[in-house]
Amino acid sequence: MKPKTQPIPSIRTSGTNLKHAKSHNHRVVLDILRTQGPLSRADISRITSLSRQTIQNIVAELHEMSLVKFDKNKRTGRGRGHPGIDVYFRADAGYALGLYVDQFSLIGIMTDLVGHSIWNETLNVAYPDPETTAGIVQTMLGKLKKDKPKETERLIGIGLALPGPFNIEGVPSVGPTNLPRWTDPRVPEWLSNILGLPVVVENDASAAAVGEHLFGIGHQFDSFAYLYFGLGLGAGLHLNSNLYRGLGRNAGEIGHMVVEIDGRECPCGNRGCLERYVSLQAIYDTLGIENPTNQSIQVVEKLFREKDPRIIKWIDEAAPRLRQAVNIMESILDTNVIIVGGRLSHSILKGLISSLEPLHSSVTSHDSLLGNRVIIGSSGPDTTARGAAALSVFSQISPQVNTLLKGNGE
Amino acid sequence: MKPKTQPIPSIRTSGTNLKHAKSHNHRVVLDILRTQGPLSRADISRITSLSRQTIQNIVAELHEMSLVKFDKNKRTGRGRGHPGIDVYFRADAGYALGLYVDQFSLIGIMTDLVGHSIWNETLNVAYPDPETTAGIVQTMLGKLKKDKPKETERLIGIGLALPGPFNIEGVPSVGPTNLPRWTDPRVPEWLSNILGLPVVVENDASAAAVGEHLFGIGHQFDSFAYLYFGLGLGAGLHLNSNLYRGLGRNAGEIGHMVVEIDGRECPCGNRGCLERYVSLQAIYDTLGIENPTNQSIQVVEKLFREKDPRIIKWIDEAAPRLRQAVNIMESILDTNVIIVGGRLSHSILKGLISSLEPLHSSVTSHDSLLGNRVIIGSSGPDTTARGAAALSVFSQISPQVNTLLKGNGE
DNA sequence: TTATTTTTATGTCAACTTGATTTAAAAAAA
DNA sequence: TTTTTTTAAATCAAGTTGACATAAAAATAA
Repeated sequence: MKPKTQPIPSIRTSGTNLKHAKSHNHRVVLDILRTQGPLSRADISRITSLSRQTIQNIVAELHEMSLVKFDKNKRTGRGRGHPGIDVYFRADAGYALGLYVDQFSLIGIMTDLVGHSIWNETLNVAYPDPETTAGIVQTMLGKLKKDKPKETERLIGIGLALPGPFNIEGVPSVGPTNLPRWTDPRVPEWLSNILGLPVVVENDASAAAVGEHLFGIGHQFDSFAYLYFGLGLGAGLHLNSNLYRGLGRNAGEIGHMVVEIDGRECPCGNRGCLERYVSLQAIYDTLGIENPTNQSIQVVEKLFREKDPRIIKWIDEAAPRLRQAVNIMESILDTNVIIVGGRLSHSILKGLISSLEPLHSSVTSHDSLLGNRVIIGSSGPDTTARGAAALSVFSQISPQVNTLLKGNGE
Repeated sequence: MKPKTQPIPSIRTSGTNLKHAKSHNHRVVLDILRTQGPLSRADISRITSLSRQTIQNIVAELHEMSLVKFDKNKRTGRGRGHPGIDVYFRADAGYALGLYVDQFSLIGIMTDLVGHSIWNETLNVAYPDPETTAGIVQTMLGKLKKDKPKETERLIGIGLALPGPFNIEGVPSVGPTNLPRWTDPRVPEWLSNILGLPVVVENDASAAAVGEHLFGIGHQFDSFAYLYFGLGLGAGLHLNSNLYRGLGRNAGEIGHMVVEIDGRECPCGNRGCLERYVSLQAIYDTLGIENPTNQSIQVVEKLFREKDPRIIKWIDEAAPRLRQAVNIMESILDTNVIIVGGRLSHSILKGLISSLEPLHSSVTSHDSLLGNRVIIGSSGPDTTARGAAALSVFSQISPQVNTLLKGNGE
């Protein structure tokens, strides 16, 4: 539980040894208990392919650390033989703070290790930069110390979700959907030092995808793309059960993908960017809302309920573009499914999705066994903040290749 | 060196132990020597973060197995202190057969473990199915046994590259760029059993990307997309130094990605597929060549040299689409660079690339440090076959997460 | 310039540590 | 009686540690 971000050693050049194997195995057991628990030690042994005795030892150590607890006789009838003693993951062994900062608001959620929210707060902010955010979080932490002393004591880290794209230094911002001054890749480390806790920074779509993977319908898919409606549009990519970030943490930034040559003008300098057609900002543009706030979304919702022709017009314009985007993502990524979610309400998303049919045929068309190629996720900004918290938990509990390798500062 | 393909255990559920750690460390040392060798044992120790003594033991074992050799005094002047004894990777410790099968021809190349070609053959075939191919390869192996007895003895595996997409059963083929009956995911295992050697099957773009990564300019990039001009168009995705395959081995099949709504009709049923604008098939369509053969490409080359207006017209039509595709891939994948290659000649590729400028701005625009966002790879179909051979070597020598985990049949 | 000493680095040996496995036995239920 | 889980002790395998001999370059003195 180090407060610094570590360089990632490549699996191709790093060896491993017993210690790393051990901490990997610990994480594996913990992860299995968290996601599939409670289980008997024999069960865990079967799942991990590790010997019963090894699991015995590992679980004993985890119990020593108060990360698991035992409970006899809770589960029934598993055949003959000595009944197993169930091992439970202790969700209250630690807590994480998830933050979702966007153009208008800052949402903070404190969760336990399985993602249950035990506290939350929403503040109004306007396009905050790292310094401002650090200040707000410090205040928040101070308040938490009073409100939730025991839990704050056990805080293991902070996850921070921001709207992408993260631009590279010296590049002009790309319009109203972008946040300033978060470009420097050292920001997470800088925040870590100020706040005294490990900080993970991720774009909102990725955080939402993680949330969806852990707490939502994404759970059942190994690979999916999460199309996220913030003010702009982004995608979180979960490939082979892992978040794919890209080199500059900008993977999945499909908002500025050109879907129509010589299409609508975009502040980014291109023409025909997807975001100009499919995004909250595009709705505001269609409605003529010039300076949107956190409340504008309710206006949109109301107009949709009233079947306002301008909203219908927007859906008619957006659907072909979204259909195209779905086809493009399927073609490139070959995932199980595409999940759609974000700040748009469920009903609007539903309207949008249903007007997508028939989808373009794709290489993945017939792979997603159970039917739908595009599904709606558990929407709402809370999922994003919870996902951010989960990212923090993830980075410290979940098994990662990283853990297995040497050369990352022990 | 098992002749079967293994299920991949998830890192989240599989533990590890000493044996797996050992074979991982062996692979790591071998891989480092192959790509960066020769090196002293102390050098290897530093790179892997393993102790000198451990490297000592591992290298001794590798030497025992004739996988490495020593040579004193070859390299000079490395500062003071006891000079190291160089350890060399023995490229002739094993050989691999790489095959590239496409619509018109079958190319076979035998390489050593670092990818040097020691034999090759090109045959004419027409849209071969798995059975036909198996027969051809068996004949080829028989011939090799006579021509290269020692090397054939040490054959460690076969890599087979095919044009994608791999369709799912029951789906109609998608036109002249597609090969029949390769859809079943059990084909590699079936081939393994018939040929008595481990077989890896991959789409041509992926194989070419691997070749490019190992032997070409792709070497210097952690992440890149390789845009491959076969008869159709595909992309091989090297993300974080690993080939990304997608669920149905169809990742990167951008040929049927819709770039223009209501664009040109495509046999796949969609309209406006990229492949209808940017591909060899698109050139043939423009030129009115109805039944192209292996030689048709030379006709195209000749026309290009003569600045035939029909080719110029094709480039003018293709460039905006390719520009768009580059932007899309950059947006989604956030890689270092996009490499272009395949059956198109260097000069045509050069013409095409130069007419791409100015590219659309992208999230990656300013990350690829050394300038060009789109570069030309070492083109030519041989690279694809070599890449296929390398894939086979890779699967048995290179460090993979897989190796570290239990639960894959020891 | 030459001879000598110091510094630095490699390779090797042997003892040690660590963590998973094997073996065995007790306990509990069908 | 059979099956299965839990626990304990002994064993094994692989990486680590620290000491040491050795060799070359760099620094110093003659």
